[in-house]
Amino acid sequence: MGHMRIGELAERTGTSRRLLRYYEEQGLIAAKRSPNGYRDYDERFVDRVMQIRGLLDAGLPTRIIRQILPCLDKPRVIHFSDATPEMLATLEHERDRMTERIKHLTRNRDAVSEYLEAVRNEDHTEEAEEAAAL
DNA sequence: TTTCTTACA
DNA sequence: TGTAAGGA
Repeated sequence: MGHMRIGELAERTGTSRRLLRYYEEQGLIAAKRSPNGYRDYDERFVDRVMQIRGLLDAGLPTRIIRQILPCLDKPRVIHFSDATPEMLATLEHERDRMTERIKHLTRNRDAVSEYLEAVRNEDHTEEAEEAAAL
């Protein structure tokens, strides 16, 4: 128990089988193989895939994700060895881009909230409806 | 039935 | 990314 094939991982992560195979092709995940050739994933992959989706959703290119994935792994044993100045610069840039997106998201969320607020406060009395109809 | 790879839309 | 083909 504790292992699953691509179909179950797909369901549990809300990702298509096609995409899971693509992530593997891009070096984002490395699944073991069963004797029959089927991919064999353990529980850890559920979280791993969700993490990848989050990074992708944040706009990070797979190339960058591949680099920092080992740092996101469970035992916080970061491989400082491969932390090149180039990579650090790239990550700082990505972090700043995320900060910008957060600002925009916050602004838009507030705009939606205001709209919702306006709708809630609408006057639904008969007099108001008649006035609006005119 | 499910998965696999390769390839095309 | 989805889908089809052709196998296992």
